[in-house]
Amino acid sequence: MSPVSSSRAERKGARQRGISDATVARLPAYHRALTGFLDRGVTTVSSEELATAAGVNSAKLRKDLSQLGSYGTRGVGYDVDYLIYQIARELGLTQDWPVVIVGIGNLGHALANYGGFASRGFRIAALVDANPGLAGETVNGLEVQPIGALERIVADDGVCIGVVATPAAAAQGVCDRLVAAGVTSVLNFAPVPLQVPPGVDVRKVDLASELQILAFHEQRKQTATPQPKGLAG
Amino acid sequence: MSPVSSSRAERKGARQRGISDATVARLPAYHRALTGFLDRGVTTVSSEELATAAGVNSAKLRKDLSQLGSYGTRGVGYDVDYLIYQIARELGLTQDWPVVIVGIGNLGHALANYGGFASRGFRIAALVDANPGLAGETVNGLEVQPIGALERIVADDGVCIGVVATPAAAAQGVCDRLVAAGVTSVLNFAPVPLQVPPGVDVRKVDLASELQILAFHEQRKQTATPQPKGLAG
DNA sequence: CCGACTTTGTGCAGGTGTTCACAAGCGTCT
DNA sequence: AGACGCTTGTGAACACCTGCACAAAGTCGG
Repeated sequence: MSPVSSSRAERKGARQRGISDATVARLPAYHRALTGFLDRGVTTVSSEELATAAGVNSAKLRKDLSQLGSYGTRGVGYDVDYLIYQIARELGLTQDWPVVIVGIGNLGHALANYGGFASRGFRIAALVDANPGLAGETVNGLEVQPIGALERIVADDGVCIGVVATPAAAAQGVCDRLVAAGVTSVLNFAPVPLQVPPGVDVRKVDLASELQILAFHEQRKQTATPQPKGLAG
Repeated sequence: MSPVSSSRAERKGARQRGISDATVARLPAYHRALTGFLDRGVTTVSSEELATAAGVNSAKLRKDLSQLGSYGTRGVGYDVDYLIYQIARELGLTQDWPVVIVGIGNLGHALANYGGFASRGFRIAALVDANPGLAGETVNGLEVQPIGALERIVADDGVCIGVVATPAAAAQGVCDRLVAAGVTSVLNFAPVPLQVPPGVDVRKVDLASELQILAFHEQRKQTATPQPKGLAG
């Protein structure tokens, strides 16, 4: 799939231990499902159980996991602890990833307060906003910093992942500054395609697009189902 | 691809005027890029210009648009106004889509205040939260309603799109109530795969997963690029 | 009216992702 | 030890998506 990656460091065929993009995109779901089993005290799962919990086909799950290595036991299944560790290692969750969020509007606030990041190795290093009126405000224990501090923050904390939650008009400029400062991965919530140099990854999350895609299917359902009553011609 | 759709009303081959999922997922980007051209007074665009603005390949753009019909003029390009209308009609943006948001936490707040919805035909019909302490609070001019009002809201306003922004533990229950009340499209922000009956569409947006995917590639870059200095063996 | 130029729409080849079906392998029970 | 049942890992077929390259079809200038 890779619906958003606009630029990649490695060429397709030259990936060191080829894990396909589609598989990588599903690993977080497997990891999350596995932690669910762990919390319930389950020590072993079959591909069928794990696939159901993750919402995928069991054959696809096995093929995905086989790309990481042969971590299962035939006739038994997968050891929950061990598989969690392997996926976490593959995803880099065993490292500490400092993240800077730029644009502390409604969405930036929500992201700053979102607990799902911290629990997976992502540490919010700083919040940055261009509006000087926001500078000094504290969100989730972090003080909002002026945009001028961006370069210093990235350098001092070794930030390599940036989150762009600015209005569309400001997104490309912020992205350029992030990249210039040394960020090599960008998560973009602004509804514009960001231009980045080779070697920098961009993933895009577009809330309005998601609703529009749902609306498309919804419309199809409505026009395709005029059967509730008469008027059948 | 179809990374999120878990259940679809129509079977693959039986779509009435087959527009592929991959194409549908890109139509919102085209629509947005076109409105940008419109705002700047551009009346005609070539596939190359539009593709660049939308961040895709021009051949892919032409192939996508050809699925809607032959709306271009060879030697000239596409009429901006006309193409905007055609895409909007195809996506159902010419209709009014009432949406209910369940779960008014950080993310729910941000969604309720997000301007990108209203400008594309999506009207937030109601905000709902299970926490009675929130009921009565006003967000973006809308009063938060108790979860008990869900069924009545869906029925009265003809809501067919629901947004789940609850904690993971509550998501499936909320989804079940939405579907039972008549909602047939769900946008899920909770980090669990929702189970829905046939005919109901689900799209999932998982913020933590996106960061994890970026971390994977980031880790690959770091381990694959030990070339800054010596130690070349 | 004709020829040159521009741009769309598409046939085709290559690649990626998905699914089925089954052999290989592991544990267990007798 | 050997047979049996269960589950993984994977070969192969299929479907889908992407991108190239070009014919078809329009505009514009003379």
